[in-house]
Amino acid sequence: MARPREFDEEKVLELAVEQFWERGYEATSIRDLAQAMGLTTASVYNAFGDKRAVYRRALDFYVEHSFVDRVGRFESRPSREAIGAFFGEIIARSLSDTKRKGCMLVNSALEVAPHDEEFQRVVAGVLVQVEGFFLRCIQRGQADGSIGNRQAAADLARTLLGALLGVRVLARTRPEKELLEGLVRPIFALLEPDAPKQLEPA
Amino acid sequence: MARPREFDEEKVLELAVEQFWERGYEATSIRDLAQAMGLTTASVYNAFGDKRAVYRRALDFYVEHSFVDRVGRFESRPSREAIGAFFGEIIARSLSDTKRKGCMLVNSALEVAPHDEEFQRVVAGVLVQVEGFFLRCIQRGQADGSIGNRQAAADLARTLLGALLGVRVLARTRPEKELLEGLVRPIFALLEPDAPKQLEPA
DNA sequence: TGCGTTTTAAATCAAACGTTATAAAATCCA
DNA sequence: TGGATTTTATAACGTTTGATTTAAAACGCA
Repeated sequence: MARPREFDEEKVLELAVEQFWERGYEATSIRDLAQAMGLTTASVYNAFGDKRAVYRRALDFYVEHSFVDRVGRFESRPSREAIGAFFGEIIARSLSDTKRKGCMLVNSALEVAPHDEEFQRVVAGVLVQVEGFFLRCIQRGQADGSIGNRQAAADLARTLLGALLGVRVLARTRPEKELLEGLVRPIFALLEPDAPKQLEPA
Repeated sequence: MARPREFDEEKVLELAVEQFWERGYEATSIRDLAQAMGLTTASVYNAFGDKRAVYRRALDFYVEHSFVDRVGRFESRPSREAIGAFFGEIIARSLSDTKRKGCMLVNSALEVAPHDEEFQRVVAGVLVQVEGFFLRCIQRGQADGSIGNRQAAADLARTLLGALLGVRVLARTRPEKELLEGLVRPIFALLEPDAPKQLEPA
């Protein structure tokens, strides 16, 4: 045995997330990172490897604590409500995001994934999971009649995924409540149950 | 008078666009940039100022030659058709984007706009213009009956803007035809003319 | 207590960064 | 033809980059 760590790996990883999330990968130097984590550069390299490895771990941490957590909280709720609450939370977060950090997964999708095969797989994998969450909600809703089936469930799930990404990008430069809520309003209309057949009005 | 330029400013700017578009702002060094433009670093500084100024000009060039041009080509066509053609072209571009460069405006919205007031204004301004294009299309369509008015025109325009950004982000890590086309399919359904009142079927 | 091991702090590495002198080359106008 | 002026190419500026070395400090276990 030997000298023990002075820091908690999970805690400093959370600080690393904060730094990468706000500034991105390239604009964050090892010194920025070490300072944000409250460590020396030597400790960072000793504990995590290199800069890319810290980002990799930070992204996993972010996904686990934002997306996985959120899906877990909403999955059991009624389908329409789950989707509505999901978007409501995203919009609320976007509007209160004074540092304009956006979503670290979206940021990663644009900055690191296109030039790094592993990050591409990771990001794509998470997006597939998000799509899967929406798909399950819609399938449940279509089965119990709370969501209309004018559109294929697979397509609706893709539309929701697209709208989610659209909100997160748009909020980064135009974090306006009416804009973001207006964006999703027609999409919720798309989910409404089929209109009951009705007679021609007088 | 004095020695004339050996290069065409527009031409080297187009090469700068290519470089920044593919690698982003931070990951592109002045040397990368100068090499891509076929110039020495001294010439770059002499002609444009600093790195940020080159990016600024490159972004203007990109907006002018991709978005402004596209809107101009579609604005006069029938509204539904214009919107359809717009998305068709975006999806086709996304699927043939082997270098995964995505959209330089979206890239700028995430990398440079959040930490630079001027870029934020520029990007937001272009997004407002895109929204305006969609809004005009929808208003025309709702006026002539080719687009339904179950949803407010302003909301539909926002939804289209969101879908556009969603497609561009999603395509960056998952450039799959069925995914992108499926994403927009329900949104086009949202634009369909109001169903004529009909009798209850037998 | 002292050996083995690991973490820490500080200094350091070569390379790359954005930017700028410097001076030769190339043009216009007198 | 001859300054005046601007672009070029080369080279360098000081700083910062990602990463490592060094040696002291801090523990577990014998």
